[in-house]
Amino acid sequence: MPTPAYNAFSAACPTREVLNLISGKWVGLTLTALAQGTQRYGELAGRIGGISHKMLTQTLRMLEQNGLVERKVTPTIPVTVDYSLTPLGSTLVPVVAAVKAWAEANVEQVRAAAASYEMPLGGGAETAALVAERASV
Amino acid sequence: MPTPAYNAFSAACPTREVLNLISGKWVGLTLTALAQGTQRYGELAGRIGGISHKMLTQTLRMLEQNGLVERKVTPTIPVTVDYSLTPLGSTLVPVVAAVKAWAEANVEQVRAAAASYEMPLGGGAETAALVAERASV
DNA sequence: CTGGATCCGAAACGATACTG
DNA sequence: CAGTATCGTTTCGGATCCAG
Repeated sequence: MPTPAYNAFSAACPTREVLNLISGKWVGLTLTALAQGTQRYGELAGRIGGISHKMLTQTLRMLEQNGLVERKVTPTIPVTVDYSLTPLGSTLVPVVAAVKAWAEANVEQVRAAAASYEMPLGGGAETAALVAERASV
Repeated sequence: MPTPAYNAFSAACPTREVLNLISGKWVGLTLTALAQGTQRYGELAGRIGGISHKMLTQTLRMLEQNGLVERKVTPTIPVTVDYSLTPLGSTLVPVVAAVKAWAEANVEQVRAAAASYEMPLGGGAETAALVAERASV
């Protein structure tokens, strides 16, 4: 079959899993960081500000399992681990880099829009950014 | 200052908020659906398979607050609500569409990689897709 | 150095029921 | 038709401690 005709709008489509996979909070930054070339665990941790130990490991493992990242262990003492992009992972980099670039380029417009958002009722003392899901309080 | 020099790798950078915003589970599909043109609430709900009532509303509200989507209410009986992309939102569409397209194009490769993932130890009876976060059991 | 294991709070998500 | 409200479940994400 030449055209698989996957359609992400279908709830049952396996594309959904892939979509959820790459929309993880740290996936984009991790892949973008790896686009700079093979790096050690510690280098990645330093480059991606604010990522916790756990999430970096978890994200890398997940990407490895799905064929986007390669993990190479060198049994030195202490052990050395290098991470690099697979060919498949490399094809995703431009995409996530575009997302990152869009975010950086449009931060101010988004913030301006959020700040000037007209509250439905009541005082406008709160910033729109906080309104999204504060109903639980 | 001409170049704001936002850098998403910095933990304190406001780009992070925008990044988290557009990496929501339903944001990409919602924006892609809206790229087809102005649509009613019900149309969107039908087009985006598997989305719950709550999440569609929540996603649309969030996008509206951040200036990506416009919401127009016509006080007919019953009420009519039309959603459309703002100019800012339109600039994001190609980006999220690329993500969706990548996912659809590479589902099989990702699944193949996940299926052939070598388990660190123990039997290989389980599929890799389940290994990611089963530690809590 | 690299990361596994565990605990725990905070969100995101989803199903259902109710409303104008 | 287009939501809102509520509840329960799942997942996320960080801190800490431990280990090869």
